[in-house]
Amino acid sequence: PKAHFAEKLRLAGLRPTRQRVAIATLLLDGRHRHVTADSLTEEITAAGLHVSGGTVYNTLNQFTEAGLLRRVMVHNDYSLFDTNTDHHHHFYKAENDQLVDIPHDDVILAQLPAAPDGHEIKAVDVVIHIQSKNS
Amino acid sequence: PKAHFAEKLRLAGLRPTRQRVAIATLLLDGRHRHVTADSLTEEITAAGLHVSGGTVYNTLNQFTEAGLLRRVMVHNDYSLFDTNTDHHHHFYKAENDQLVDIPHDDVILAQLPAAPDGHEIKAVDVVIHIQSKNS
DNA sequence: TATCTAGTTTAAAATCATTCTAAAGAGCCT
DNA sequence: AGGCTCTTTAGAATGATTTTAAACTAGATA
Repeated sequence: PKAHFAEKLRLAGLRPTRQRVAIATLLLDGRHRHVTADSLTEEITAAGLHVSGGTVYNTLNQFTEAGLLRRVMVHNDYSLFDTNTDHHHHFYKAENDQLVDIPHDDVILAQLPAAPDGHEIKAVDVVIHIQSKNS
Repeated sequence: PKAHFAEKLRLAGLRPTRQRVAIATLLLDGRHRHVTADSLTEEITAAGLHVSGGTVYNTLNQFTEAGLLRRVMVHNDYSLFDTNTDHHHHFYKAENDQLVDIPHDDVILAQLPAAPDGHEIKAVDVVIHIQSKNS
């Protein structure tokens, strides 16, 4: 329900405003998917709501900072956000700008190099670029 | 010498124009580093030359397409190009937007998941995000 | 419940990397 | 040298994202 998301936002240190709750309801329902500022705006509209463009961007950034979303780096045309914040990786097909999650139990990394002195590893992003065989 | 780079460009299918040879001379000398359209423009200026902004971008893209450079995805504020096209990975410190190569002999990937049906792996990008311990 | 204030949202303007455009210029083959 | 195509150029255009300043609201307080 609505209160659930409000509480989730509070725990994340975000005041549960109407807009943030609306976006949380759409994005943080447990489904794993990838959105852009644009696709999210469409969803909001489709739900009969309205949130200004600037707020969509702000919210996406705030959610990401709060660990509710994860920013995925595959190109620099626009930002992609993953509703799955668990440690996992991606296949990326540039041909049609398509992103696919890599099943988390597909063991990928055997060992990581040590972080440089005075530093610690915050996250590891693996993007496997793929293409159709007949091209 | 100059002829060496001209030949290198020809082999890559690129007509060795004055601008492309100039940029190749600065970038393809074997040193491993990361440049942006901006930093490259500065280098060109520092070398007492001039190449229009559009051409810098075009050249960077063409070199990348030709496999002379590699585009590195760490953020989407602007593009970074790596003069090291060998298979290797990176540490990225967002704090100061710093990119560091991971020594190639640091074994990292033990096994990769199979590419989706009808697809093949073109490249694997591993970016390890790090941060200072005292922050 | 009326009030207050800091945090938010808004629409619109601003930013900024990158791409596009149309015209001028330069490889390179004959 | 001539010519044809590919390139470069400066500047305009694009488009995602951020900023702005003013209007609004969550939530604490009286």
